[in-house]
Amino acid sequence: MVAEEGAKKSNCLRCAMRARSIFAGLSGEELCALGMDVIDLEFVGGTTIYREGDSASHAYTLREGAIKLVKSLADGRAQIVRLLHHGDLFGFEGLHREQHQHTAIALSTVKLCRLDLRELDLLSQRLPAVREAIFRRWQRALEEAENRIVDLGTRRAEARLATFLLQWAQAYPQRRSLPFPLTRQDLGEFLGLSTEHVSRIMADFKRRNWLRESRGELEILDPKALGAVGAS
Amino acid sequence: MVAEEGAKKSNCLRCAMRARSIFAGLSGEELCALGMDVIDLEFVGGTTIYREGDSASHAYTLREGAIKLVKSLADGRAQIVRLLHHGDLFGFEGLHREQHQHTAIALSTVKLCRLDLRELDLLSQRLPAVREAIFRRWQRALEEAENRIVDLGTRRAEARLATFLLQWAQAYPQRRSLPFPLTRQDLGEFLGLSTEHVSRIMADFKRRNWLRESRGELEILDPKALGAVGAS
DNA sequence: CGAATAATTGATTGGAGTCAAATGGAGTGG
DNA sequence: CCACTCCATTTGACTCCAATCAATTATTCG
Repeated sequence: MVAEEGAKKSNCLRCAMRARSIFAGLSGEELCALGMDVIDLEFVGGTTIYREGDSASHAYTLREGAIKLVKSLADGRAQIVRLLHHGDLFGFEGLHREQHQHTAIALSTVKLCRLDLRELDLLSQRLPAVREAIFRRWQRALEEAENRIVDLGTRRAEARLATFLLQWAQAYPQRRSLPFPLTRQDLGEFLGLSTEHVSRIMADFKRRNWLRESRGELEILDPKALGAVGAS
Repeated sequence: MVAEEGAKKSNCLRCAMRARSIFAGLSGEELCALGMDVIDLEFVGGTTIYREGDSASHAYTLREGAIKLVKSLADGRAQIVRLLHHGDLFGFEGLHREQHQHTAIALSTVKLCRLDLRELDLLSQRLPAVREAIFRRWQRALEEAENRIVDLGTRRAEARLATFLLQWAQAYPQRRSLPFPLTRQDLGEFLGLSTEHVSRIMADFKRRNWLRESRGELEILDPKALGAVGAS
């Protein structure tokens, strides 16, 4: 699978994502004055955007598609540390660390814009609002990580999977049928389960008519029931 | 158990912790000019310092002793989200959130200094170095949380416990016998295990002469062996 | 259509939870 | 100092959840 990479200079002024980005709140002038070269990129699903241990030179905003951040283990297994949707940032650990802490892999075709970390660092020193925006997202990430810890430490497989599916759905509001590019293995690596066990539970959910699935699309038919299982 | 609370105005200038605190790098003058009232506190083990959901008015630096940050579940169980040692900060989520996200409980007698969050917020806007220091610790916390996710998602009970003990020891370098105020239940709530299972494994480690334990003190006799088990 | 990959299903094992009881220790009060 | 209580720890027996091993059935893609 080849990385179909498209790259062009980005026009942040017209970016649909701007209001939700770390540059939200900046005036058009300020934005122009940034002098940052932000580059738009596009990758097909399966592309590795960077690897754990790579020296970190860029950070990214995910504009479209989904990405997994993975930590690989010595024995070949892997754990998905975070899943990203449109609007999420990643690669920002490079602000304080030399190397990326995860491997970032596109789950579907993704569009993202790439920021130079060194420029971003200087910029954020000049503009407290930008630093603040990054800080907030950091805090959000920490809270979500802590929720995952609670989840992994206390809940059973069924419940974890059920609440995960509902959370995934929240990332795509106002849609009956959701993009769902995750394999059973991905689900297992995210939830700390074997692929077989995930498969069993998913099959079970489908048999109960709580879900429908076809070619990378998922439909949640009975959120109530899933919620009830997730509450266990 | 009564909370023996001692409170006195703190002298940050002479604080032994200063070099490692968020005020590291500030000159003495700057520190004096802060105008923050920092208050020294002391609590006995078992004291709840704040509760999840409490409106967040203060942040803390732990100067001595150990603290657990806990999230409680609807069914009465609990998960320890983080364990803190001397030098660690906590309660800083209040910078961006109205309410504390965890319950903070002293595991042993603790000494801490308390900062007013509103003052700290203003201060950190004036002094980028302070904000930066907080930011860095945030990142560190996120990394540790992500490591816990990997741990909980991929490792078995024995391995989790073994590596945990070694990590605990790292918090008290140059000491043969470590303060160890954790109960079996605490360990279980941190590692996502039942107290019985923790007890079994600890007993097993002791039978193999890898550990010795008495009245809140722990001695690690065979770090190599523990490390080997932890690597599984 | 055929090959390769992903998903499902089955059978079995094994790890960890649960329930229950016994042991041990620390602190209290006589 | 001892008896007693309270609570944490240990241990045992059993159950159950989830991993593993193995085989079969979809799917996707060339």
